Amino acid sequence: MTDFTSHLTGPLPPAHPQGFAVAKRISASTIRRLSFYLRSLERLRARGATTVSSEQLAEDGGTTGAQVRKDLSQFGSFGKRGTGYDVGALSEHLRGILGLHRRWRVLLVGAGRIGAALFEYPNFSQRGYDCVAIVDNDPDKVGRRWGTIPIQSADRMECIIEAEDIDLVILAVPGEVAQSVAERAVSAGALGLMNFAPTQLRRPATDVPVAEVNLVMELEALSFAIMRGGRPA
Amino acid sequence: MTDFTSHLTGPLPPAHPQGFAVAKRISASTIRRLSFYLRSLERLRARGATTVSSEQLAEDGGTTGAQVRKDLSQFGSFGKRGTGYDVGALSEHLRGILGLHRRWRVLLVGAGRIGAALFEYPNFSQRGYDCVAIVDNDPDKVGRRWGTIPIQSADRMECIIEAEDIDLVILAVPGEVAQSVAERAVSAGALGLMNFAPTQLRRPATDVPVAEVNLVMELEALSFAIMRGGRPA
DNA sequence: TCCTGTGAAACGGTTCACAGCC
DNA sequence: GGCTGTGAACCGTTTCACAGGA
Repeated sequence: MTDFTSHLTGPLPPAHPQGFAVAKRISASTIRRLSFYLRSLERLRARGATTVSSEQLAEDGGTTGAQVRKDLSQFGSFGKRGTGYDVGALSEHLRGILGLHRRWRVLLVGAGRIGAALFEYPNFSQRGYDCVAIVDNDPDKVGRRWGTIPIQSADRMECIIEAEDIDLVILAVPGEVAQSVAERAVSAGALGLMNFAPTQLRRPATDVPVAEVNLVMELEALSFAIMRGGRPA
Repeated sequence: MTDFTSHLTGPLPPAHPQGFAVAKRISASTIRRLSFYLRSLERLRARGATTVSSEQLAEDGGTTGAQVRKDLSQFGSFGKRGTGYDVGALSEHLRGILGLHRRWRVLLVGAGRIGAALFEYPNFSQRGYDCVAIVDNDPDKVGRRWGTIPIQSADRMECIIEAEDIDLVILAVPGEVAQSVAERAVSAGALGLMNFAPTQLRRPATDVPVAEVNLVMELEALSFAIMRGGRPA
């Protein structure tokens, strides 16, 4: 199984201001897998399972028991030898690690098709990500509402980020403006960005994590994979 | 710079049927970078540059000259010592490597919000990915048209894949049905899948590459990164 | 001199194997 | 006996450093 890599370009190592033991660097792949384990656990819980072994958790994630144990061991000892992990307790631990014990306030920049799709995406609010504001630079769109949320002028972005206490900014804008919107968002105090423009952002001076969702790159990797060694036909 | 990984789970190593020298395995990160270099080259070309050094190419991609040279050297020797790479020639090489010298026929499964956003996404057809058919299982949608493309019944998927000679299938469907749609698409002859459902697909028996675009996972990785070592506030 | 192409070293993530606890 | 937690071995990727051609 090949695993093509991506996307989330994050901040430099934690470098704690005080001389505390610097938290061990956690690899990107570990985080993705944690997110996956959490989903598996939730399915298990729904089915009434109360306990699960590392091997079972690995099962439909395409990984191994050893990997699951290594991943989890970076955050603590959550299992019982001879028994496995408690489904409910482990879920809660993972939710805490992934930051799902709080809700996140999201600003959507760009009220086009992609913006609309994301705004309606039910999994976001289920998981604690609330779109609390929308901006667009098209005067025809400004003033309309999506549900209860008004579309405001993109000029007001900085002020909205501060007033609404925005954590995350989703960039659903054309590639040409993505970089400048990103920089404005970061200076106004955004803690993280998710970029759908097909332009990889150059890191703004203030280093915040950026999740790059580059659909074209994804398709190119797909056609590459098909051409070499993919199904002969 | 952290680089969170993802997404494209591909076929097993090439294993050429004849006993040819098996093509060297190319890492997923290399492919992503190639895709990125291509975009940089196109910008350079638009600006009239005719030659570029590995260091310059690395510049706004957050990587190094050495990495660029290693990546490219896996496919051949495209540069001139003392000079650098010819912008036009290297672009063409990369386009060939990434499979952009042909067009790809795409079936969109799911005519909801996400489907609509992808259908309209201009970068797809610019890059050679043509959405030539749409299916949905909602009878209200079947029969409508998006541009010139009619939305057909999801029952007809297999038959469309064969008749329309579909290469890639984009799954913009709810998580619960993603797995079964994926399996049907693969048995009908799809060469690759792109999955937007927040469910990681278990590999169907017939192994085809799958690009997983898991937006929730992306957000979770983002909030994780913010919580550790992200901006203090 | 400048910049590529590439072996060799360094690094980091995954797998292995087993000691330790239930 | 079963399963976790973890040091050690392994392996792939990135970085280094330099030989060699324009």
